[in-house]
Amino acid sequence: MSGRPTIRTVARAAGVSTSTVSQVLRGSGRISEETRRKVLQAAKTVNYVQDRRASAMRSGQSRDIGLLINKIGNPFNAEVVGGVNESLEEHGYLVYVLDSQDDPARQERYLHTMIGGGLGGLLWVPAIGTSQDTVDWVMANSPITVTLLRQFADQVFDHVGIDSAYGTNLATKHLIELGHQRIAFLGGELENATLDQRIGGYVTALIGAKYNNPIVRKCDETKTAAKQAAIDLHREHPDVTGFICNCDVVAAGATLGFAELGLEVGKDVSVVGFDDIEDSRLWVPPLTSVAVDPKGIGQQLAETFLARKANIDAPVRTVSLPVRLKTRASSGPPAQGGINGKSNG
Amino acid sequence: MSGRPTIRTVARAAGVSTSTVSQVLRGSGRISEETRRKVLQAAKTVNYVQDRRASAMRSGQSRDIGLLINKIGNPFNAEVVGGVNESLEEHGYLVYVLDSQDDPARQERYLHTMIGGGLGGLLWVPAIGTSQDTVDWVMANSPITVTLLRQFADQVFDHVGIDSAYGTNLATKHLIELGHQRIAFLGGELENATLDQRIGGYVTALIGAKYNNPIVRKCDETKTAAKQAAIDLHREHPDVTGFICNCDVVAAGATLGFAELGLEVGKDVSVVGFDDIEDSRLWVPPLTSVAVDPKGIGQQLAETFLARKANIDAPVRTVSLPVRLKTRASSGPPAQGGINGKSNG
DNA sequence: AGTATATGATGTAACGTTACATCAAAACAC
DNA sequence: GTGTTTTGATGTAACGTTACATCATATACT
Repeated sequence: MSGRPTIRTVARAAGVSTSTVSQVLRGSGRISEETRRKVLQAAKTVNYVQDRRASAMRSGQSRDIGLLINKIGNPFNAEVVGGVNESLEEHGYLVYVLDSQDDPARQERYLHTMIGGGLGGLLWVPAIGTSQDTVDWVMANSPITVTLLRQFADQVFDHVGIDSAYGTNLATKHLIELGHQRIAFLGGELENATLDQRIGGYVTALIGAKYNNPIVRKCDETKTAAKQAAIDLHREHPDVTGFICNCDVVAAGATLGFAELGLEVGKDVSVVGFDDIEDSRLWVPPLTSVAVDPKGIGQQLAETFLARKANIDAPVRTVSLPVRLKTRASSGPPAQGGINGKSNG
Repeated sequence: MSGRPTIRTVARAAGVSTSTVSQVLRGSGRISEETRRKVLQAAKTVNYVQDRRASAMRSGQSRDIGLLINKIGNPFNAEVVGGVNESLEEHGYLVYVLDSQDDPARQERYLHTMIGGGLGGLLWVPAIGTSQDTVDWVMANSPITVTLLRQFADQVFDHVGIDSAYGTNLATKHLIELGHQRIAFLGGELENATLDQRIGGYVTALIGAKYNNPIVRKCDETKTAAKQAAIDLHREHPDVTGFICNCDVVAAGATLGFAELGLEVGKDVSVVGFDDIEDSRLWVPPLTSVAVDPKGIGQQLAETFLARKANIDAPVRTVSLPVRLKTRASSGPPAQGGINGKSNG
């Protein structure tokens, strides 16, 4: 009487067995139209809600998925989460989000607890500095796992990402075509296959144009850190006029730094971001950025997950989503006579 | 042999019964130091991870908490999520996040599925337009529920929020003291007790200064929507020079609108935000804002949740966190001779 | 020594669900 | 009218865990 209504409550109310109720609710087995109605009616009147835990435990099939992301505060990530959720909800899954805040220790704690929760799957943006131990543990213990955005070099998991190398390649070529002579790469934390790809695309473009002086400056992916990094970078290499940034947050931060130095972004220096988050269109100046479709990531992720579920022995697959460059006011031809042509007051 | 190791696997490996293993792992009952070591050792070697589902089902005590938030993309919300997580993790809880995206239908689906997941608690930022039916259903079906940030007028749940009325009151008085003659309130979607409080604080300040012309303009809490709303508001009421915004996102959007109109924020018009998110310090111009401590919200939330859990029959309680005004460049004295004193050509 | 109590471990049942086997009755075959 | 199949429903056991009762020993008290 007290407590949540169970399948038994429904059974009693409908005057049938619990097996019958279960079958009706799951839509399986052979049930007459009449009993079906009776049961559904009874379920409604007693206000029945299925206990997913019990269901998952008995059937060995969980419809809960964990999405372990590196930093939910990054607007691009927030958009991706929305896309993932939408796509997987259509297939009856519920996606629970956890934020590792790029802290490997926290990530490990979460992984342990999540897996202990009996998840049906893990969607994972690995934290910066994820240890091999963690990876091994996940391989051994997690059910279906798909990484997204950040890929491990040895590709042990299915992966959905974006064509990072091509993205930075496009961005760099864009600045080269505008006439920039010295172009730096800014942002990205520690090692990470995706970051390698982005730097790779940048360097390849430089080489293609017979430039041989790549400059890579890593920094935390916050506006504050990027602002300082941009200032430092300019002090050390005042001849650099083009900046390829690892994400829009870094790009935005960099423009703040240049503003502080009295440099006009889009004229004195050009900045290109990555992700094309909504804020970039509204930034002052609007940011040129490598665009990806977050919803597309969600869809591909859902598809990859379901494919793996359907065939657990299929070879590991990597899906890359296309990117394209959105040109806006933050990039333009370098000032005549180079950056030193400008009077700095 | 195959599949995840269970308590039975551990029991066999340690040469004891499953009951003993359970007691060791839970730290309850009377167990000799020797068996305790044996069991822990065995658990480690077979790589045991507790099945929280089974544990929760049998014990009736879930250590999973659902945090249903209205818009994870809002940076302030993201900060709150971080704070909540940290505080509750210390008490052994895992907080799963779901984003209703302020869509009542989506929220309802999530609530049903979450509750079906057998959560130990629900932390809830209700979506705009949450129906009374939904509230009733949650009251009937959810375990411990604490609302945060947005409170229902009839206060049926424990609540952790901020002193909204005082916040807007401070903000409005600030603009009055600077000499603004006409001040409007911008932002907020539909009805909501918290919004009422904010508008209340604004109106009270006006009345206290013998102003009798409140102007309230609601809009979606995105920069794009706020930008347009600010432009429209200025067209309709060009004499308004002070703007109290419902959140920093709206405030930032408004400054974009004013920039488009050729108005200088901090001189021609003054804008005050709410939340004091990190971006506001970096915005151009930096935004005056009502500051709250997101971590504090997390702590209070944890405390409120645990208190309710300890005593399910305690009277409903509402916790309000203090606010303070951070003055920055987006607010200043109005231009001499009013806004029309500026040449717009 | 004989009873009482503390200690340390085990056995059993149950949480709510579903897989699978079973069973009665109706429908069909010849 | 007997045998076979189909239909529709039920009964039983199990998922992995923990609550609680039980049961041997060991230790303490008179």
